[in-house]
Amino acid sequence: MKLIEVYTQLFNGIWFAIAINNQYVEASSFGKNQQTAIINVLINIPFELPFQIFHEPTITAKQALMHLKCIYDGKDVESNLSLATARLPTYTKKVLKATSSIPVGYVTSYGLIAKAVGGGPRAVGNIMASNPFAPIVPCHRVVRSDLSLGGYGLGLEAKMELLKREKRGFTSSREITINSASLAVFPVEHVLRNFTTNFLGKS
DNA sequence: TGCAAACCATAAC
DNA sequence: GTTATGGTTTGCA
Repeated sequence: MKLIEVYTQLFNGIWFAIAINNQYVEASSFGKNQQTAIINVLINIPFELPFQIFHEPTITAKQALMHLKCIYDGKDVESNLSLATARLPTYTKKVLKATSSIPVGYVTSYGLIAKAVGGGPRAVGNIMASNPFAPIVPCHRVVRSDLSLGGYGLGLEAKMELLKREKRGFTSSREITINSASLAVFPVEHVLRNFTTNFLGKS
């Protein structure tokens, strides 16, 4: 059995980590320090699989890590990384796929995803909470139905930071299509406005 | 606003 | 099989 390779890299004060298994990304994460980035990746790789942590990323690993950084920066990059989703439950795959199709600059809610793919809001929330592929699968673009932030595994501050960088100036909501179902998405600005009125300018 | 109840796939026993 | 667990939502006072 092949070893899962774990790599880390520091970009602009943020540590990024990725676990690679035979070209497939098993898990990815980021954090303020190297240790938490590594831990967040390790908790998402299957318990029975052996892994090794490398100090110097290979060329391909470095490219993958750079890709993470681009996403973190809010750039609209298309992912050429293959995610190891094979062993995940069918429903989980459906939810992650739906989440992946939320465009940069928009957000949607747990409940609306549930309506689009079936199931309930809390089930969707649970899957977001255990998303192994942050920020590749943009679970930070999923918020509460009232457009308040909701939660985030890597900290609400990080969720906020990501969303701020994804502002595109969109003003109206739109619909995207997921397997013949439609999903409404809203400009990320709505969340940010909501956030400031809730926490700063309440009067 | 705030609280209670319904919601639903997973993981853990 | 059963239970516990939420990054939720909705209705009602």
